[in-house]
Amino acid sequence: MKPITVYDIAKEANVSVATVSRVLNNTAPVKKETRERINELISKYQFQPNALARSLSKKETGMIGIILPDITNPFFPEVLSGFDLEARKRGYTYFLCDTVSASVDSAEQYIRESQYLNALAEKQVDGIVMMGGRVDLAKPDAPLIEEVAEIGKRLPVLLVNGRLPKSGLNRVAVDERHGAELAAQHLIELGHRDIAIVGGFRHMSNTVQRTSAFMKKVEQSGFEVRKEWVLHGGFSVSSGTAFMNRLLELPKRPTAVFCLNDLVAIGVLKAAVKAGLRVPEDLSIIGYDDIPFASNSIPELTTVSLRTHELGRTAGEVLHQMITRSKVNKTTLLKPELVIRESTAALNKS
Amino acid sequence: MKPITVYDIAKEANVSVATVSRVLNNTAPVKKETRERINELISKYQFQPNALARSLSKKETGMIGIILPDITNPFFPEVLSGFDLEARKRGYTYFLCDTVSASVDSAEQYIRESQYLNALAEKQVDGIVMMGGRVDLAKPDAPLIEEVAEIGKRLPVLLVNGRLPKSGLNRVAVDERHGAELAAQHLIELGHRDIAIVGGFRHMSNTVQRTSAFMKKVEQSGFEVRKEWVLHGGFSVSSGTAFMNRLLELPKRPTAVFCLNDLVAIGVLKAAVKAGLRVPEDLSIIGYDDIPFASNSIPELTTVSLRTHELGRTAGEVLHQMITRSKVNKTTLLKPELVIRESTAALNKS
DNA sequence: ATGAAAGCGCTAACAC
DNA sequence: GTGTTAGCGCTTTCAT
Repeated sequence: MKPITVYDIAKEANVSVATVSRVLNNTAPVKKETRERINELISKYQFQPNALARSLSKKETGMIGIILPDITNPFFPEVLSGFDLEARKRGYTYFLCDTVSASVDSAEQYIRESQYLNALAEKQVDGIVMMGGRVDLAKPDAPLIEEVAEIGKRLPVLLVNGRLPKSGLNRVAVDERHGAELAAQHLIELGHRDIAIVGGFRHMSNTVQRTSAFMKKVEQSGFEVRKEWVLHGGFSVSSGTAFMNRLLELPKRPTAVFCLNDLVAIGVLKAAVKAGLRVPEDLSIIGYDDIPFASNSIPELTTVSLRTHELGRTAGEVLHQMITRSKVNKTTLLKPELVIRESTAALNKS
Repeated sequence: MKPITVYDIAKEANVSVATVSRVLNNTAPVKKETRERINELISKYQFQPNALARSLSKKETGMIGIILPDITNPFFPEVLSGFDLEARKRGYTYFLCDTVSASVDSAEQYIRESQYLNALAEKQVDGIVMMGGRVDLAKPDAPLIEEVAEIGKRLPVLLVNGRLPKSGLNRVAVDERHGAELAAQHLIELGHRDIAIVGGFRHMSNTVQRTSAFMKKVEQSGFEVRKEWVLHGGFSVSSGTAFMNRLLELPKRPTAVFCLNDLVAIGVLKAAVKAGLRVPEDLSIIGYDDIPFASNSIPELTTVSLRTHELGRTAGEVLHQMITRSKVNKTTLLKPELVIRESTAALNKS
């Protein structure tokens, strides 16, 4: 059986399609009587208007594309849920485009980003949100930027928690440097002087920024971070345990470690416990992100909250403004927050 | 500037739109020379065909809808990543529809499911995957079933890890009873006789099935589960700690606890540790799901793996078969696996 | 190998 | 308040 259309409804109601369209969209007054007649038919036949046809003529789809590197990383579902809130409120529906960074090298990942960018444009989405991938790079190659900038000319593109230098694209992000400073200050106030910095990737801007801001803060306090205690090269739990084990082999070990994300912090925690250290008595650990599980470890993780949900919410808001051509700030910066839990404590002098 | 269309390309190439369409879709032979001419124009103008228009006439969109209750629950990203794999391979793109069970009562959640069901149908998706929500109910109300069944007549609808009795809908799921049996057997083999069952909701089919299969297995082994040690009412970490605390108040305490999911297991673990119990020496804990963090707790969690990624993969496969009208089994059942880690140990007789 | 033209299902002038 | 009709941008017979 053929799906039923406005024409079918129109015919049976003895009106024109225009009128049916009018009641469907409530776009012009219709005599109450005929409107009711039409509505009855609509529910009688369970008529569902074809959104493709509608979008084709209205030139708006109510669809948004979200490109992210790995939905399996707990950070993203969290921002997604914030985004979802705003999107639903506005009647948007969104494509989830996962470039699966976890199982793919970065070149391949950028290719996937490009594919999705195109697919989304062809699907006529009203806007695109990008996070992770090239957007996280400290120094992305020009073509990588150019491509996105080009798409950004045709439709709203919003960068979340990253950026693309010279792209002119709007972004909403959490103040990286500020977060690192909060962490540094906390540790210093607790009396720590021997602090390691582990996790992240040197080629990513978040790593660069957090690391430099952290070190700067420490130096401003009159101390310094030893070079051999700065270990980059991973954002995973397993890399965290590797970092800690490396630290443990050094002649002198730090009394606190600043982890570039919570996953690494958990790895560090596991390795430390396995090595017989007590946390926080023997070693303070501080994470970054405040993913849900940060409060589920034992001890619970002290960490810098990116307020991910809020980040997503804001992104949803801003993107909608862009879509509706309201005035938007080029960059919206959120302030992170220090969440003190159980994995940090005053320096144990003994 | 207007977006460019096949007509623009056709005109400049001195051919008809039909020909342009032919090279675009490689749907009929085109003289090499003219094809090249067209392709040049396409890349010269960065022409992106309008997928809406295409879908409208082809009556297929390459879009899929996924309805799930809470992307923030680590279980779902995991199955999503498996699904994504298959979907991308086949060129599908999908809408993520989160009904946000976490912040909403269940009536509201079912309403959202209905809304998404309609929105997706209007968007002409090629198929729909549903998980959680009404699909998890032990005894869903008839209208809840009817609605989905109705949509299922118009387009492929696949239920993942749940079911809708009498709906006639296809499903792929993990064998609940088998998983519970594995857990029971493991604990019994370790010598445990005093076992608690905590977590889940009595109105959900997974809870009912796992609980009854577990108890049956224990009874078959000649023992039994005390009524007061069966605690339902939550799937969260915090409910887990509440359950454990409740257990701790009882005159006699179990030597092992079977948790209806990993989140609850983690809560139980936290409460146990806080109460001074050693895990697994004093108390064995076994979870369910094998979410990523199951291996990140200290001690690492013994659990029943739903092989979530595989579940998602299979769902992707099956849905595609449904879409392409290949033969499909009404229900595809996957076998769960016991993953023995550190949170269970032989009964400590002392 | 290519073109003409009729849809796909809906919206939006414009006319009455 | 309602109808007519021309799109929206592409695919697909049917001719040629």
